[in-house]
Amino acid sequence: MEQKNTKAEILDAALDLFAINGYESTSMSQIAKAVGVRKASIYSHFENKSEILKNVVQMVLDGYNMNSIFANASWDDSEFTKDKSGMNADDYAKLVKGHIRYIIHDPYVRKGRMLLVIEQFRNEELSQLQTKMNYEDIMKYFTGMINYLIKQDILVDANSEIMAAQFCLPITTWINLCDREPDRENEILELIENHIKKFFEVYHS
Amino acid sequence: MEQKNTKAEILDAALDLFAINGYESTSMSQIAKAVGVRKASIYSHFENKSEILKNVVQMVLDGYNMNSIFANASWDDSEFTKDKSGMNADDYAKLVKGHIRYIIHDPYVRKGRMLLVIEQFRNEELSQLQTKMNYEDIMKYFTGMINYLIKQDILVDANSEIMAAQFCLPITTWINLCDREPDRENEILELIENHIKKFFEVYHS
DNA sequence: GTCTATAGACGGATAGAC
DNA sequence: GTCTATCCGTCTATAGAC
Repeated sequence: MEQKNTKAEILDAALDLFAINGYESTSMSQIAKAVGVRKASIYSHFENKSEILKNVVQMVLDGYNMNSIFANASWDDSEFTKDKSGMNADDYAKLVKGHIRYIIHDPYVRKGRMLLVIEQFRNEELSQLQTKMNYEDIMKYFTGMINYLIKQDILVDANSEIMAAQFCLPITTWINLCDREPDRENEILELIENHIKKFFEVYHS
Repeated sequence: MEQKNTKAEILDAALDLFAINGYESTSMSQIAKAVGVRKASIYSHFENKSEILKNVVQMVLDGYNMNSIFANASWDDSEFTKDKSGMNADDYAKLVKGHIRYIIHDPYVRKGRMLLVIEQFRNEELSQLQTKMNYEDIMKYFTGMINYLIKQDILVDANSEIMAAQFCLPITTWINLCDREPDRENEILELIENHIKKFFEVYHS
């Protein structure tokens, strides 16, 4: 039982360090120091350093697949949309702002995102994961949302993929800025607020 | 004269490697191998490794300050706008697409951008540079452009900062995607094309 | 499972021949 | 200015006591 705990602590410490310095620039000693053990002890839990990365990525992926609305929700699914029939533009804005607050603040989501940003040009697997998690899945979610809002006559009928891009890509950029400069969160949240309001205004049906 | 050449080759090789692997994960041996000399020879040109980074960053910065439209242009400057009086929305779209093609393809601009992305959470100086070069300056440029287009009655009068964000932030995201997956350039350029067209459509005066 | 000790490779950096 | 040779520190990883 001690074992499980230390193993998890190693993964947490590794994610902390990988998210800022990247995988290669993080040493076993740094991880060990953060956990409070000697570096040799880490090898009781992981065969080698790359196994730590593998498990860290798996941990991030599991959290993503279990909790992320972008990984699971489908606007074609009546189960997902059944409680949304009476909602207006403001309600959808609130819904989205709730998701944004979550992914800005959840430490695993945030560090996972930072890790992928740092490793995106070096590690082929993480490069693909970066495109999937922080572009494709988000674009898919919001394209679905916008198609749904067009059907509901809340938004005007136009190229939903471009509309989704115009809606979500400024937000993902602001979230990255917030990862880099957390002190600017309030300023950024206000920009996002105004952006969403304006979007629903210009594309209102 | 040999000296100047080798020094420049070292900086080029270093930028190549830093842009993919980051500063700390790049070794003097790697740089030396890329240049075709022994690693000890590098110390004839630079005191230590951090001096290489310093010079690489200076090189990127010099190129930026000399060539980047975002660093220099001001839409309040009559010198800059004097040949633009007869232009319509399509002309401005073409102008912007020209800038985009340049910053996607210019190798120094591209590698500098990638380096800043990789180092943004670790190196305070590069973090600030990332915010300035790949957010603030771009936002400033397009806010200026949109204010100008509002004055010219090409765009409707609204919150120009939000409009600028909706215009340029999807594009910066696509450029990052293009840095990561250069094979998708055509697909991405088409998205940018449609995005710009749609933007001028919905905000047309 | 964690520790100390250490192996062996590689990191940045220097000395000195040419 | 570039080379070989080398120093010393840190890296990943292993061996073996407890």
